[in-house]
Amino acid sequence: MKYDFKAIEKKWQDIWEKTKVFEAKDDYSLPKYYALVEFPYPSSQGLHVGHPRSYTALDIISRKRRLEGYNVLYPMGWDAFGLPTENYAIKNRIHPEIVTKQNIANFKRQLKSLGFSFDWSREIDTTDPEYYKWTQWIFLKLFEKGLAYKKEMAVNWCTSCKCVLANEEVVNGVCERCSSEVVRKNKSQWMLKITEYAEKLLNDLDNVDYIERVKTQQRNWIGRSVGAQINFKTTAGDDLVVFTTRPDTLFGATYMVIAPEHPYIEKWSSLIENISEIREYQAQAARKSDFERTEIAKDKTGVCIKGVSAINPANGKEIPIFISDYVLISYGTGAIMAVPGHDTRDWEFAKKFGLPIIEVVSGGDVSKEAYTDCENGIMVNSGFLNGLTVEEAKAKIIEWLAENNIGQKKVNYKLRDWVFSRQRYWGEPIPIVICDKCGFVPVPESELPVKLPMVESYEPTETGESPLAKIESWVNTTCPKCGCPAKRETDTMPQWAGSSWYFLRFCDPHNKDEFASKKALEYWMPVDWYNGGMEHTTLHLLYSRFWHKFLYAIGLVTTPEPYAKRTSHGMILGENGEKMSKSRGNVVNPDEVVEEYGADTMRLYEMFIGDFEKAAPWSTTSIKGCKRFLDRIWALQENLVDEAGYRAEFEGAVHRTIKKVSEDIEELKFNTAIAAMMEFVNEISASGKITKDEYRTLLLLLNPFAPHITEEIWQLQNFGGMLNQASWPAYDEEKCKVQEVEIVVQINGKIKAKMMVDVNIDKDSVIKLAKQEPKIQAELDNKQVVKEIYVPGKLVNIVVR
RNA sequence: GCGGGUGUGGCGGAAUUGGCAGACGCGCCAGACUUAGGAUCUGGUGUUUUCUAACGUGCAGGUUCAAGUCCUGUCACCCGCACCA
Repeated sequence: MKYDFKAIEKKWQDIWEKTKVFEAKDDYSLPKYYALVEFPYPSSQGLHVGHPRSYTALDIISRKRRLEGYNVLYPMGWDAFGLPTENYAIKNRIHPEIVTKQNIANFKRQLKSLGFSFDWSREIDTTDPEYYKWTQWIFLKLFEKGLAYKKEMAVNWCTSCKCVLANEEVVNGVCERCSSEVVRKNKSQWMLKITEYAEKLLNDLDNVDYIERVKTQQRNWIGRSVGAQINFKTTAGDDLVVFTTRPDTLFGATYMVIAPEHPYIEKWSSLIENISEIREYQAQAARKSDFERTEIAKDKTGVCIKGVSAINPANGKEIPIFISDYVLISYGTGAIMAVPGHDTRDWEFAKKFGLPIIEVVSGGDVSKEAYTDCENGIMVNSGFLNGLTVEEAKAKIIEWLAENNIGQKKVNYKLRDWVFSRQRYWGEPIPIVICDKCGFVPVPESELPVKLPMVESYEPTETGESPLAKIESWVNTTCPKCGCPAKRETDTMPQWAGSSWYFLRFCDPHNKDEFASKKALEYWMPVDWYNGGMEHTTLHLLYSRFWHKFLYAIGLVTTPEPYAKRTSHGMILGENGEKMSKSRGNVVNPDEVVEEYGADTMRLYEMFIGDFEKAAPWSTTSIKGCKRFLDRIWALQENLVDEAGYRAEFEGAVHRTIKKVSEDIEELKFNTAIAAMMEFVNEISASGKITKDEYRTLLLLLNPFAPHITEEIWQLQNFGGMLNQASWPAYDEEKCKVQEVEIVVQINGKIKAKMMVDVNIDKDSVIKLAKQEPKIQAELDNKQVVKEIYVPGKLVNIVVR
């Protein structure tokens, strides 16, 4: 009989669906396992071969856990709000809701064709009002606790999407999505105070099992630095506050710099003698896009503010104040004390503007370059700090600042608040009413969801207003508080909103009264294993941790962290080693692969392709090896003998294979797990037959990787019930051990002979045996033995002179 | 510039605490079965070679009986951040 993968795969997919074997049970007495993959954005291009890499990996974990007796939740859904759908809708004149429905149907068909064991009864869709009702509800909780606020500020504006972007969405000064220019624009925006959770988001990384590079990237993004905040008196009367990580160098501060956007410029405008020159510089800086600003970062520019100066509190000296765009309004206080002797940027600026450079830590040569790596230096030219180490000076100056009420110790973060408004149609409406009398008024809970109005035209506007603003019947409403005429907020939420809590909804997806019941959350959370892309480390992963921590703080979820374990898969590249893309013409369509080789081969190949965490190029020839392997698995049926148990000569191999596959799966080493099964099959095949129990074990081990073919053979050979209801095979550590091993005999580290010995042989006997080898005898002739080494089960090394 | 990572056959990639480098697969070579082979099976396949060995994990040193693995230096590539005070 031929291996007809098409018929087999269809057959089992239907059976699994009908029998609902992969639906998570609501029996909370069972041991649970929550496996999660990032739910996809259903684009019009359909599934990418990269998607199944992640989904197959956790499908393997999920299927293995079920065989191990766990109640497994492995859900799937759609992160369906977002720009590409909207842009596609505009271009093709189809409503985004219809586009989304079509795309979801296509994705679902493709996912089903790969035989993933998702619990489809818990499918969710972020664009479903029953879902986004709760996204809006959580937003209102954030608003209620003061963590959502609206603020006029300079934001990243994508010139092509005509929309505001979060800092996390700007990559190298261009839009993450469309690679168009991003400029700064002043707009009133909804913001979420993620910075309030900076410390928790950072510290709690110590309590979760994430791969190290994810932790490192999040730590860097949060960017904690410890220093001091210092007040400088100015001749204008106001104190200029700065943040510095080097308060020890205060005596070396010879000038100050404020960001072009600093509010004091307006405040001091009547005092500033060269205000027109300053304004010209401000205008120039504002005109630059982020891209330009980083491109020309090398050359320092700036203007000295004439008419106002500051006083260095350490030595009472009057120092000038400059404005320059190398100081960012968004970090620290938007102002710095410049210490050109010990900071590279300040040094360059001082050189260009002829400002004094004072050495305050000895050891370098500040006339040539800034001396920054000076932890081991000694303080000089620093009054009461002279003679101290940098470390001591930091402590002492902070003490002194506090005593004199000039400043104090301060921790600063690079992380900034999350820009939460988007001026686009296809997103969750922000459930706020703007009333002239009452200000921002939350839409009452009973009126949620605030549904997106169905409209004809949803193109973005040139003015930067949301398309919703044009729909008067929707915008005009009454204030829930005072009943006066009022307007709805017309901005929508960013794509990341719906995905910030979806893992909670999976626990209880049909709940009409709550986003999820406490009981369900207590049972299922946290997610035991979450796999997803590295590209989401500072976006989705950080945002969702923030939302979850907020919900924890207000007592609505029961764990401080949403994900116990996080891993990340490498990309699947095109055959030429480049990233797959339409324009490069190297895209592999999963439908075609399934058509030609079947889902089982595709799954197996994606796991065999290489190190799971690293990128790997697709190969249209290599995949054939996986198909051949499955053909051989199928053909083994012809060698099946009516014999129970493992044959004595294969018992060790069976146990070792179970051990290897079981362990490798847990460590994401799918490629070597498959290699171990291939080796096993090679060995068994050579014997010309296979016993029932050998076959059963092999099918169980292979099932998570290739679920269809294994179920089919299981049924054809009457191994009893459905394979997915059986138990994961056990191994006996004792039986994994080999009795006889080949060991290597070396002379001075060079291999001279090999011999078979009993695994438990002692050192003296093995060395005696080794010396009997003719080759070794010859080598030892006329030589003096200096040292004899025996590594059990590996080698003997005889050192001679 | 800072942070993280990677360099192993023709290719994808394997190698517990240092212990036979190249598992497994692709490709290639030879043979078998065949009208046929882009099917299947069997064997071979790091390089050089005087057929005995020598060399071999980006490069140069070092530690060690023994180094892909540890140490020092160095080069290349990839990813993330980037004037973060």
